[in-house]
Formats: sequence, structure tokens, C-alpha cells
Amino acid sequence: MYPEEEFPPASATDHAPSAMPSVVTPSPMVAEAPAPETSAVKSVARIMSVAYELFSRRGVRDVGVNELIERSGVAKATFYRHFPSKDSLVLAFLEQRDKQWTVDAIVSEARRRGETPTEQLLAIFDVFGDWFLREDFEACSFINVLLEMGPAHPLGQASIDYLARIRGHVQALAEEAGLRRPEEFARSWHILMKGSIISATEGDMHAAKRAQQMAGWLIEHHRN
Amino acid sequence: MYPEEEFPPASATDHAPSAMPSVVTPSPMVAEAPAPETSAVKSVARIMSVAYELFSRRGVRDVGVNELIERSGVAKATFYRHFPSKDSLVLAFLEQRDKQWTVDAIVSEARRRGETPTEQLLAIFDVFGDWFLREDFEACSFINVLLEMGPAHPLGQASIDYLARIRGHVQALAEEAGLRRPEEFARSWHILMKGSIISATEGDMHAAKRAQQMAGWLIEHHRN
DNA sequence: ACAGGGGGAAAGACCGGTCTGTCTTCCCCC
DNA sequence: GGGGGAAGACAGACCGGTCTTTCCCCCTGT
Repeated sequence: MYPEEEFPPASATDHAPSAMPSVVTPSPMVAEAPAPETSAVKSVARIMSVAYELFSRRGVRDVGVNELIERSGVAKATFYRHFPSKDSLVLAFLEQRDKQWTVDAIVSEARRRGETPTEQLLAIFDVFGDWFLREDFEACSFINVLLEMGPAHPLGQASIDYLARIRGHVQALAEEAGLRRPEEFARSWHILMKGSIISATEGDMHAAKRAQQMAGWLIEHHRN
Repeated sequence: MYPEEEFPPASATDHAPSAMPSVVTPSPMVAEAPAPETSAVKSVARIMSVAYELFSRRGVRDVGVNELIERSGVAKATFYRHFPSKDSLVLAFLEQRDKQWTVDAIVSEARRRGETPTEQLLAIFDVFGDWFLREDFEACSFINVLLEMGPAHPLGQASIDYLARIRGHVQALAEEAGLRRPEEFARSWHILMKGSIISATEGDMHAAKRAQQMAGWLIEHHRN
């Protein structure tokens, strides 16, 4: 099962499309059971929780609004009061995914596992290795949405933006490690990340190890 | 524009799901204009031609049967006489894509460009570089379908099979080059291919060059 | 050689289901 | 009593798939 813990209420990120409904969450707490609790913000949290679960597992096109509202025990009117359209919910989901998956699950975890910036970079593929082994492994939502909707669609564009953010994290680590041409480094590194994710989707359980090996050579090549 | 030249009528490949309708094409020739020509096989060829165009550009889920039959100037009953379902047409499309794109456009072209097996391997990314520059670049249909339908769906499974075939071509070249552990080599190589395709979809025009550089290190590492 | 018949194909109505999105009704709770 | 939420009907479009009607081409029988 995936975290499904509390998630901070948007907090208006500087960059990236922010389609989160303008709702001020005073105390972030989520009811995962369909118990008919009171209060207003609960609805948004429940919808977001269900959307995260379904969208990340099955993609955004396969999950309809009717299923979303049914699974979150919310009325359709309530859904459309908080989200003007399904696409805006998808946008909010992508933002959530960036916080919960990219930052918390991958980058922070990799930084925690390694001591030096170089170790932290390589630890990304250790985290990937664990992630690939999960039985509920569901690939990268940004790649999924990008390929599902195409790079011209707003949702595809948003996915490209969030993928660029991932590259930004890698570039930051590369700069901390004092590597040469960190932007180029991050682009090459990102090829390894995305390629290993696709290979893992095909069923290659050792894709992370293979990518990590090539990542090591890439680091060597960018040492000054 | 894509080839859209004549394509040999199925010829019943040994491996892979063959959902091509059981039709014996005497002389393969395709009429691309919606001129009301005679004969029966024309219908299948027209449907396949339109399906190749639309599926490869927009994915299989975004293209409906109604649009397919309208664009190919064929009656709905005719479509369903030759293809029992939309999925079977998608299967036929994937088989066509393997012949036309994987084999003819990528592998054969790479073998033509390089002299030694090693050069031919690296030439794959030269071909990719040209491919990424096309304004109608539409990513890899096998990856698209795999992510669109999921690895459990029959179409996803078929895509995995065709991706394995691509890896087989790489492995064959690795064996010709006398590299160590060619199967492992091909899996790592494939990570670079797939990762660069995603990066190109994001807009990185130099993704092929980056992948080629890492591919060179991979070859070095597998030299005996 | 010509009439007749059979079958494939075109056109499109139709079916049940799903999609996103709107609107109404009722009810509960502050 | 008023507002928000639950429930759900509804609209309009589209989905994959079936079936009917009409037509025309070609094959066959005499």
C-alpha cells in the first residue's frame, strides 16, 4: 500500500501549474474510511486521496469522474464545486505526486541513504531498486500522463514541467558533488532513470542495478 | 510523412501474436486516395494504412473505430468482417510496426550505416538522432501501448514481446561484436534506447547523443 | 450471349454502455 | 432558516460492436 498519510494543503508552489482548489486547510488530517464525517475540507482531502491512489495505479484516462466520486463517497456536485473539471484534478494530482513521490519518496530518501552527494546520486537507483520490487509498482505518473495525453496537451505540458523538476533535483546534487556540466549530467542521468522505469514496467527486476552501473560511469566522466 | 509504401501481407511470422486477417494478397499494392477501387484486399490494406498512421501518432486509445472506418472509406461491417475487434486491429498494427519501424527503419538502417558490429550498434543512436528531429516524431508505439494499457492487458503483453524482439536485435549485434554477456548488455542498452525516447518526447533534441555516449562506455565495459 | 443469382461492400441506423459535466431534490446541521 | 452536501437524474457526446438495407460486381447456368 502507498503512504496515504496526511499531505499538506497545496501551499501554493512557486512554479508549476497550481490547479488546487482555493481551500484553506487548517489542520491536515485525512479520513480514509468512507465514514460520513462532517466538515467541508474533508471532501477535497478524500477526493485527492482516492485520485492519488487510482491515477497513480491505473493512469488518468482509465479512471472516470463517476468512479472517483463513488470511491470517495462524495456527491458529484461537491466534486465539481471544488474542481472545475477532471483535468484540474489531474493537475492537482500531478502536483501532489511531485511532493509525495518525487521529493519525499525518491529525492529525500536518496539524500538520506547517501553521505556524500555522489553517494546520494547513486542511492537514487537503490531507491528505484526497492521501488521496482513492490507488487503495486505503477511506473512514473509523469511519463504515463505525458505519453497518454501527448506533449501538446496541457496535462502533457505539466508532466514535462514536473519531469524537469526531477532533473533539477539531480542537477542540484551534481553541483553539490562538484561535477562538470551539471545540466548536461542531469539530462543524461534522467535518461537512465526513465529507461530503467520502462524496463521495470516490462518486468526487468534488475533494471535499477543496470542503470546504476551506467550512472557510475557517467559520474566518472563528469569528475573534474 | 511516413513511408506508407507497400507492406507485405503478413506472411505469418513465426513468433508473436498474429491477428492479421486470413487474407491472401496476390499483388501487394495500396491505394492511398479514397478512390472507390475494386477488389477485396484493398479494404484491409487501407484500414491497416490508416491505423498505422493514427495509432502511431496518437496512440491506440485516442483513435476510435468510427474514425478509423471513416478515414479509410470503409464500411463498418467490412471492418468487422476482417477484424473481429478493435484489439485485433491493434495487434496487427503492432506487428506491422515491428516490421516497418523496428526492423526496416531502425535495425536495418543501423546495420547499413555501420561497417563493424560495434559501429552498427552505435549507429542505432545516429538513426535515433535523425528520428527525434522529425516534426512528426511520435515516440515508440510499444512503450505507448504498454503504458496505455498496462502490462497485464493482452495488448500490453504483446508490446512487451515486441520490445523483447528489439532487445533480441541488439543482443545479436552484441554477439557479432564478440561482447561479453550479450543478454545483459542488450538489457542495459535497451534502457538507453527507451530513456532517450522519453527524453526526446519531452523535447530534448540531443537525447540520442547523450545516450550514444553512455552506450560507448557500455560497449567498452563489455569488451573482453 | 444473356439472365439470374449470390456475395461483398457501402452507408448508416441502432444498441447498450461510458464519458464529462449540469441540475434538481432532499436532508442535515449549524 | 439557510447553506452545503449526498444522491442521482439528466444531457449530449462518444465508445465498441451488431445489424439492416441497398447496390453493384462477378460468377454461373442455360
